[in-house]
Amino acid sequence: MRGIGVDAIAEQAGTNKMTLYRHFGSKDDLIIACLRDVAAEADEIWAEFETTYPGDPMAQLHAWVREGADCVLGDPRGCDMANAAVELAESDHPARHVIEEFKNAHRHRLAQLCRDAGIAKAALLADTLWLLLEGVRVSIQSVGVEGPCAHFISIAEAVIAAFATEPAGGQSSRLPDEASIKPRQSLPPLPATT
Amino acid sequence: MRGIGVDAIAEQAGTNKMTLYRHFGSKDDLIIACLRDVAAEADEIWAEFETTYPGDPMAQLHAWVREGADCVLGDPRGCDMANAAVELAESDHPARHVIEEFKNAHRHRLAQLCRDAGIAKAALLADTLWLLLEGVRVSIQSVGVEGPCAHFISIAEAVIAAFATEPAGGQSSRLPDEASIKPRQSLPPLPATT
DNA sequence: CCAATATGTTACAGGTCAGTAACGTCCAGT
DNA sequence: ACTGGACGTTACTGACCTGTAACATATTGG
Repeated sequence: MRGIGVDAIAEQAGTNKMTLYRHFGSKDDLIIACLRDVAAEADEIWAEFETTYPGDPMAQLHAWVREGADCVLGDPRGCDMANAAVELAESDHPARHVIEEFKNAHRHRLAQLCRDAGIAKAALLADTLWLLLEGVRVSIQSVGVEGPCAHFISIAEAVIAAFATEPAGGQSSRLPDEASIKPRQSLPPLPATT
Repeated sequence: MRGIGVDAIAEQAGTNKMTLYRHFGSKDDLIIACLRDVAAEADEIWAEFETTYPGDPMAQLHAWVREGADCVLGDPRGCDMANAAVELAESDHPARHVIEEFKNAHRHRLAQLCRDAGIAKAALLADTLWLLLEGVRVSIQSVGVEGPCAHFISIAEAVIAAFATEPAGGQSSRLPDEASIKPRQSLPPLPATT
């Protein structure tokens, strides 16, 4: 963000600085607009899940995993939102609103998807998958695609499978309780992905 | 990185810019020295695991989880290394060497720990835990500590437990194979702007 | 064809920042 | 007490960057 100038942005956008400033009042406004654009693209992808696998939330969940892996491999720069959050850490930048809103929306959407898929501990699975993807998208910038990122699909699918085999009403579950943050609980063996 | 000046760094360090420049040839050198310092601190923590639970790699692994959670809650700024990797993305900054080296060392150390703990698919467990922690440390900057980060310990412990119950020599395992990385089918990748 | 509007161009003001220079000051070792 | 070296202070240069002003040129609708 601070590493690139408005002139460079304008040139890269095929226009010039003045025009940019006539459309966006300031660089911050421009950043916000960019992030909103990223959010809109993500919304489109979510919509695609629903239209491609209508009424099949589990298939949508798998599509989410594949999409996550693809978007990582196709773009080694990670998540624009998360990157912006890192880069704007010092100031209370207005764009942080957009980032927080987007990330929360994404997280809740994922949880809803897990819930619709009949997963008992939907929120917990959603958080696990979320953390894995966020981890992948940030790791790629420090250790590259050859690292742990290469295993994302296997890991994510295994985790989904582990949660899916949980009984819906299970009080005696070996999965950690949604509300508890206590350590030392166990998960059933992870099924394979094929 | 670009968001803070050398003057500010010097003041925060209780000295002044000139002295800083007499010790470090440039700001980049200073950044590298800082990151090396971070790496040294991390090494100390790893050493602590070994001295606190000598000969008990599983206990060390649990300590790693707790340490990860503690270091997240104690510092909402995430991982300095990963943050630097994000912020120095545009240039091929010399500090990227340090970051890559550190992250790889950490990852391999974690894998070794899992191996020593008798985990069958040690590398895979290590990558999973690694991704979870990286995810936590980057998520905290966009959704705060109240989000998925709060479940890190539960999730990590559950994953360890799942891997620990795997038979050592299991060919018939339901965990994904260490080497297998499925060829992916592609969806339109996300373009992005800054 | 002719306004009205959007875009391009150049130049500039004001600010921040990395890095340097010159000079002053403190302090330990001898 | 002297001296060499490390630290502090101030001021400066040059580069870069955001944002604006004034003016020139397209483009579009009526």
